[in-house]
Amino acid sequence: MKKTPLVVVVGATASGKSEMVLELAEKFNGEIICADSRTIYKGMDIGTAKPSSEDRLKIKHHLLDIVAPDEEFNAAEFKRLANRTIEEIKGRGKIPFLAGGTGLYISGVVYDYGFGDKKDPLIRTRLEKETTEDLKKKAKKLALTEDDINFKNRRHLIRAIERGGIIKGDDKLRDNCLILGIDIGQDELKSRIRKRIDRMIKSGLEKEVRKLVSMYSFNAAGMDAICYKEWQSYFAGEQSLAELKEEMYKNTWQYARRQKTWFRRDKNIRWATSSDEASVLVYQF
RNA sequence: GCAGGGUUAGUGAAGCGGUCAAACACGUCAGACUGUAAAUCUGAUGGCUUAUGCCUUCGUAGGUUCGAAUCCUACACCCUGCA
Repeated sequence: MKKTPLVVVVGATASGKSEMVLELAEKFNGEIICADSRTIYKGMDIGTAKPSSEDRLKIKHHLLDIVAPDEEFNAAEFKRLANRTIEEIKGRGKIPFLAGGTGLYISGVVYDYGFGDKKDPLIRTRLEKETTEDLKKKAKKLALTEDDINFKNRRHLIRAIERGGIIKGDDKLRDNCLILGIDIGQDELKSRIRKRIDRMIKSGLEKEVRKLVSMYSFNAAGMDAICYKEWQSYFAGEQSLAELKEEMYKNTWQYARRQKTWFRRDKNIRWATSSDEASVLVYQF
């Protein structure tokens, strides 16, 4: 008797992940776990291109709408919840599909990242008050070198110190796991992003953002999301609608590129250009 | 038509005789990432596969100078004051 596999689907925003997993989950009797750092927020629907309620009726989607935009959430928490959900789905005799664009969230569960379980929040707040120079000295004492960590990235520096060193996973893929990557051409991706932005605006993005701002303000944790944060200067009258759209496009393209470089280095990803190709890979698996 | 301001690399914008292939910002390309990750950060960015090297750039054409993006002349286009 074979163990139930875990099928992972990754890809840049707007590459067609959601449609693809939906198709696969229907075909293979599965449920979907969304690995996305923004669709976890309640009320942030249009701008995050969250799966529609129709789609959610067809196939069960997990880890959507689990926190309010002003609540804290992180990769470690995601890993915990995702692992639990995977077991639940398996318990129901179904295949879990983990899909999303947040590389860290995916890697966290697939490569079993050790997220520094012993972290003491007091240490962190203390570290955050120190100057970068002091942090560097501390890092040197811990024998952290430039190669270990980017000293100019304060955030990474602090984390490395609080952990007492660099924890590198051995990059061993979890058992019985298939990672599918969607690869569409650059031009195709760019035009899909543009179309999606137009669609979002037509669907009432502005209204959604206004509502969220009135409830939480732009400073809320989730509100630094692309397609949300850009509205601030538009609302202030500093930008035209065309400029706003351009800004949204630019930011999502830059994000897509960052996603691509994250996924590019993962040699376990099996790249597919269509869902038929993906289906074949799943069958073989 | 007369007077004044402007024209700089993909874009915006500094520079106003040498140390200028030309600050800076944005974009673009590449990279990093193990508890904020749609975040945060790094590098490259005129060409020459490597350069403390060479070549071609600062509206166009000439000129002055040992030396010009920087000064002079003419021309083109753009904005402004008087007509």
